[in-house]
Amino acid sequence: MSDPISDLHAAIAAAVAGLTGGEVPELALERPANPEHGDYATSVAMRLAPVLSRKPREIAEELAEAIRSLGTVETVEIAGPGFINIRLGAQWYRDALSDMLAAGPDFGRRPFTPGVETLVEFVSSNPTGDLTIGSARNAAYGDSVARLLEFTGERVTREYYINDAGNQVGLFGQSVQARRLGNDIPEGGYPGDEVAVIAAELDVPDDAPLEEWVTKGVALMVERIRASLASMRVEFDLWTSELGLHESGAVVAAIDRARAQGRIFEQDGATWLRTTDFGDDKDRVLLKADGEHTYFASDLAYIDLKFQRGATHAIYVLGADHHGYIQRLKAGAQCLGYDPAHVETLIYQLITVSGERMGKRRGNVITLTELTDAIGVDAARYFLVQRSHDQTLDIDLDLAVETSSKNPVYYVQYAHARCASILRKAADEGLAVDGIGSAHTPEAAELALLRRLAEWPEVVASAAELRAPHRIISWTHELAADFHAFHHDLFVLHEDVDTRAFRLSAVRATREALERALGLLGVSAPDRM
RNA sequence: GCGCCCGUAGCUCAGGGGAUAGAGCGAGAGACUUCUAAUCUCGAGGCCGCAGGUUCGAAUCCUGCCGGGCGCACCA
Repeated sequence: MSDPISDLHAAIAAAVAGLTGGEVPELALERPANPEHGDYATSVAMRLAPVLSRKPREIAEELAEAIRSLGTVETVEIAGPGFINIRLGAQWYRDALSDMLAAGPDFGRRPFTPGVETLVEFVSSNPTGDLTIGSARNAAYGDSVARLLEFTGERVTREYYINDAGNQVGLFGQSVQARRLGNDIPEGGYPGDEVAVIAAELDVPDDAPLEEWVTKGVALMVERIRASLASMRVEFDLWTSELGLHESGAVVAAIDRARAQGRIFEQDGATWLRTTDFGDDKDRVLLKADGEHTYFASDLAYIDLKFQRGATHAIYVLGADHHGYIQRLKAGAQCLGYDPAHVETLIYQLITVSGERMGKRRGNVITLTELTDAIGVDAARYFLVQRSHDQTLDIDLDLAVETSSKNPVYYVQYAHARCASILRKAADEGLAVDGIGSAHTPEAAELALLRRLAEWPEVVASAAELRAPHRIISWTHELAADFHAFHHDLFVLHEDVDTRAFRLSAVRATREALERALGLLGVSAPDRM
């Protein structure tokens, strides 16, 4: 697939190779902040100076000569200590526009890499209550990362791990039963309203054994969770049960596998995994002295299962309160004989709502469903990934429901609706034309818009690589701003056919770009607002 | 004490070695006879936590310190 920036990049790289005899350092081809420094600039001459033992400006002069001969560039200038500033010509913009429209929804997409099977496990909240806003961040972030990886060439499976074994689900079952029978909720149990709802809906006789309350109660809770995630456009391919890992013998098998690797020892009546062999702070218990397994034992079996099923890369999306698990999970994988580089943990920081921290003990829990009911799915998904996952996130509920340019999600969606509106009007009034208007000389606002659009392949690639969907948000907002300015300055349905063709093409490319970008965030791109 | 994340404009945050550090919100001044003013334009606002180091060049990389958050179970 043709990509205008890559083509420019390749041409400069070839020129550099000619100078060094083959070696090409990082070009650092970028958009300068100052427009006087051209459309694109590279600092490669300064990087080359120590390698070639020559003056940077001298190297820059020679490279500039080679770049000038490309034809699609208008001017090439040397500035400062040895920057090469490139200004692109009208033909380059026309070529770029043609390339984008030809690629359509696939502009910037990379074909699947054979042999790569990425497993993204996320949310995986205990099925003992509705998902909280923290899980909402997990869901929005994890799903956007999954979409990014798919777009950039990885085959991705989304998986939810159901913690349906152990004390907590037992307490949950007891809580459901207590709600139905009108008894007190047990110590440490679950008092939430959703428990009462489940108690009422559950097809279980009052005198059923506890076992049944647990099993059926959890099943119904999982269904509630699945539905709430689906409502915000997060769908999982696999739902894996922790209980199932025990019943299928996977836990025992994983321990045997670790034993065969020589990583198991017995001490104080318990069975341990020697994770300190691989950098963990302390060794971890798998089977307690009382014969019960630990949670980590199922984790180990689950890692084993993921790789046995054929995953080549296992990604975990965890809240900051679980960051202590990183080393343990990697060491666990290593104890089973797997490469720890194939285990990746993505940690997102905590979330506040309109400046307030949420917490069960604080008594101000906001659920995922309450959030989407309050601000809508589009705003929720947009705001939940607006900031870097490394950053604590505050969602301003008042701003999120504002229907004005103050609200970034409306601002971006409105840009899309405007594009659609213009294209609709062109079609309705018979003003649509073929081609991209080759005789039209683009003006400043058009050039700015096209430069932005051409950045996309680079933006999406780095967002995927850094697991940083917030970079898609930033770029999308900038694109919307460039489009609104373009729309304000220039009339699209111009009487001159070439001008109209060019501008309509730019609008079409913008509309597609917004739809593509918002799609990776799980945000809709409305045609009318 | 140890580990992870953060510290950039009044507020919320972008900036993964480059030129004069950006955006949104807030506060200020303007712009609609044409495709949605749900928009645009302009100015104000900064010891990039502090101190060293690496580099031709550091908000960015390294070290130390200060401040804030989150973790350090034979719990789940």
